[in-house]
Amino acid sequence: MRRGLAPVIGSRIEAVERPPCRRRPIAVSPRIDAFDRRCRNRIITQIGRRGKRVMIYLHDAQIIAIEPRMTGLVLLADPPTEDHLRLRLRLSGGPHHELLFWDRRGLGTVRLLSGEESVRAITSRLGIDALAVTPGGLRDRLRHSRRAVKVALLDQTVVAGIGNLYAAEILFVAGVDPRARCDRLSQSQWDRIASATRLVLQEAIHYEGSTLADGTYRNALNRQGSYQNHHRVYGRQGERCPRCREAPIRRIVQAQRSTFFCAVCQRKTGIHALLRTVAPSPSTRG
DNA sequence: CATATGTCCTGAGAGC
DNA sequence: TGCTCTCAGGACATAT
Repeated sequence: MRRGLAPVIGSRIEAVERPPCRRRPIAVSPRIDAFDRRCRNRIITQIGRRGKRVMIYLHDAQIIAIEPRMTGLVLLADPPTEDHLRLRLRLSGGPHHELLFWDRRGLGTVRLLSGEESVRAITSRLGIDALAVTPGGLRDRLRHSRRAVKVALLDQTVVAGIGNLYAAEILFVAGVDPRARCDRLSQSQWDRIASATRLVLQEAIHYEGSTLADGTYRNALNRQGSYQNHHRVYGRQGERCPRCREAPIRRIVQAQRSTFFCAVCQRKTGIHALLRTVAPSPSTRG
C-alpha cells in the first residue's frame, strides 16, 4: 500500500469528505469537519508505514494514519464498489485527483495526528518491524513466553506487521510447529523464524499481496495481488504438503484464528527438524 | 505483568 | 426461494 501511494507525494489536499455510504460511517478522528479543515491546502510530503498502518505525512507535521484492518483499501483509482467508500481526499497538483479509503466490512480507521508526539502515542505499542526482525530481537522478547509461537507472532506489540495468513506461511518456511511454546524454541528455530519472516514478506510485497477468494485485497490501482498463487499452506487444508509431498496440510484453530501447517515438516523437535537445517531436501518424486 | 476473551463489522455460504 | 445461522480476523477494551 505504501509503495502504491508514492505518486501522490507532492500533491495538495483540497478537501476531505465522507461520501454518501449506506453503511455505518467510518470511524475518523477528529470528526470529519475538523479533519477536513486541518487537512485543506496541506501538501503530502511522504508516505510511510508503521506496522500495518499507512502514514501520510503532511507538510505542516500532521500525519494521516490509516489502519485498513481486514478489508480496508487505500486507492488512487476507482473503488470496487461505491457502496463501501468511506473517505475521499480530493487532491490537486499531481497525477491523481483523489485518494480513497474503501472498506467493505468497516473495521478500519483513519486518524489525523498532530506531530511526532501523537504518532508516538499511537505507535509506541508496536513491536519491532516485521521487515527488520532479528533472531535476537524475537528471542529476547519471547524466550520466557508460554504462548504458542504462532499466536505470539500475531501480537503486534511483539512484531509489528505479521497477519494471520503470513504467520502460517512464515512458520511453514521456518519449519516450526505453530503450536510450539515460545519458551521451548531453540536458537536455530528463532534464526529460521526471523529469516523466514523477511523472506515471506518480501515475496508477498513482490507479488503485491494476496487477493483471497473473497476478492477483497487490491493495490492502490485496484488491481489484484498474486501472492495467493504462491501460498505454501494458507487455505490449502487437505492438499499434500509442498515440501514433503506426502502429509496433508492441516487446519487447526489457535486463538480463534485458522492455522495451516504440515505436521511432518513442522515438528517441535526430532530428526526431521535437524535434517532440514542441513539440507533442504530435493524431492525424489514427481 | 502475561495471557485470554469479547467486541465491532459485512458478505458468503450452509442448512432447512 | 428466502430465512437464519456461522464464519472470516484486524486491533482494542476488558477480564482473569
